[in-house]
Amino acid sequence: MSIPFADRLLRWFDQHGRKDLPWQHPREPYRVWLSEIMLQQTQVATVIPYFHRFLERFPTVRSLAEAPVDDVLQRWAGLGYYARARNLHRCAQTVMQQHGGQWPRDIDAMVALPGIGRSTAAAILSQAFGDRHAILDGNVKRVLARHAGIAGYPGLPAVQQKLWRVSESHLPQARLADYTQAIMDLGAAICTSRKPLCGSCPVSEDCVARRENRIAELPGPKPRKVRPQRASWLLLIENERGDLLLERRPPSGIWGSLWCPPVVELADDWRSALQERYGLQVGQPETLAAVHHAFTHYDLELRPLRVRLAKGARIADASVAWTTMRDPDALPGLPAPVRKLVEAAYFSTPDLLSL
DNA sequence: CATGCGTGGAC
DNA sequence: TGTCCAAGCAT
Repeated sequence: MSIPFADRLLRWFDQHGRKDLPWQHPREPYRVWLSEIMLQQTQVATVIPYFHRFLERFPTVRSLAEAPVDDVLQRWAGLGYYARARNLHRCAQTVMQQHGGQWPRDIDAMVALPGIGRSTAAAILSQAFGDRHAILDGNVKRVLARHAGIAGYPGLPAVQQKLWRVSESHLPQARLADYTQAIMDLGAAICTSRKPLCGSCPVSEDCVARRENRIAELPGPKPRKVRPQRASWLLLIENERGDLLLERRPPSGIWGSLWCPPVVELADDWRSALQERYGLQVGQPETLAAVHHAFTHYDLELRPLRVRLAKGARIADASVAWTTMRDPDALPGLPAPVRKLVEAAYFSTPDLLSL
């Protein structure tokens, strides 16, 4: 009988695991929860600066629950998948109101909270409390699909079900926080998607993919689809004072709940759209350089038009605001490509070399 | 069960 | 340059 999977992994972790991540010191539930939400579909290096900025503004679950959602979105803007930020805010409020400010210790109660699924709940409980729950994130799926030789795309429910069983089967009886971190670290550092370092892997001895020379084909690839191409006008509308018109986007759909200049599909007449939506009439547009942005599921070309307000009906709509272009740090949460574009148009310093 | 939902980095 | 994909969840 060989040494159990978890024991080999923990021994490796003691030597090579990550033990200095910002959410590990101190390792308290609020910080663990925040990190786990930010880390959904997002790499550690990307998350770290957001984690610090967020904690600085919202040091406790209470402070987060009591904050306006726009403050939350402002600190989240750029991280993507904005439903996470809205759910984070709702989750904090639920913890305050329904759990008295204490995190539930029960996995089903945890999964019932907004934005927390099975894997995130398990990660929080194991990391914050040392409870014995299996996780199944992208790293673990890759490690286990290879080690156990499970074929098929892990996104498929049938494949995922097998992986959950394997993940649970490897759980140790103790050191659950370290074990959870260890298996994620193994996926991030050793069992990488390309060129895994099997020579340094603590569980390569009984790895099916390695034995059967199937490392490159496991886990199964995501089925590919062609990304649709879309194009829209981005209307940079300025009033007499040079303020920029922003509107709050609807809570569902792309960039949900973020602030953004009006976006009008290229196929539509943007002047008519402005008239119909806000009763606005504008002058001649200045065409700025188009921006191409690749989402996971479609490509978007944004064609900015900069126009002065010629005649404005009163905008009596809480989802519309004129924003001063004085301080980039004072801008509300804008989508990342829009923020870049706006900063280039309004805040870029003259290029000294071209003078 | 399939789809929608961001962004930046690696290669 | 394009392609893949990274600590998933909600519907």
